[in-house]
Amino acid sequence: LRKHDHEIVPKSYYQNPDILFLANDLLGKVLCTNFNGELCKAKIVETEAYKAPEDKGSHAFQNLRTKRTETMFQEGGCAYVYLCYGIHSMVNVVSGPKDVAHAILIRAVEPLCNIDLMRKRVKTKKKDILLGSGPGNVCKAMGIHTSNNGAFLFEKEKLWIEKGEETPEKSNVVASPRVGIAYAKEWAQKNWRFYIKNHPSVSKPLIVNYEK
DNA sequence: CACCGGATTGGCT
DNA sequence: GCCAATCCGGTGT
Repeated sequence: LRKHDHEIVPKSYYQNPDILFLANDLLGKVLCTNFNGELCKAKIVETEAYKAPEDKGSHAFQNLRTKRTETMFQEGGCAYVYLCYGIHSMVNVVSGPKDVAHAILIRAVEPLCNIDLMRKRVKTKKKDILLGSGPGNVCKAMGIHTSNNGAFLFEKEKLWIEKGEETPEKSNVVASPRVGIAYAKEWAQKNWRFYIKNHPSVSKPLIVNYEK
């Protein structure tokens, strides 16, 4: 353990307009929750950048500003949590200045702390290392709900991010196309998904064949 | 107000 | 590999 382990990531960190840098840099940082006094921590090992307005894969494509996407237009540092397929919550890190709808999806985490609770939440017999594999499982394991939409990640309340160990695997990051956004056409080809190479908690998405 | 489909997952065939 | 689960946002009438 190193001295920065429990240090919270400050608000200023999220103001960086370079979302691709941030999506990389978030790898190795620690997602933390505290619901009902139950603390959970997990290392971020996989992210995806969603870069509105030009990115067709983003909910805020062409600056589409609605009740749902409003959170993404906030100043960097809050959480954008939305419901997918009517079943799964997904958590994003909103970044950049106000009115720039940049968001980074957390696609996988490695459980660090209170793993028993995570297992109970996910209701599975899977290995510990897989409890936070996939964006739906990230929220399930950590107890994150759409009601946490807009939470400030720079305040240690219910949902925040800590710096974690300082020797991130920067030279060990793989960039690949994002998952599940075939409708985004050429934007789906961009290598805006980042993960720690060979990390066992990284999601293994279905490869879907598509024409559209 | 009806319809379409989704930044997914896990169970069953 | 196939598919159901389950809700609601966005769009168009």
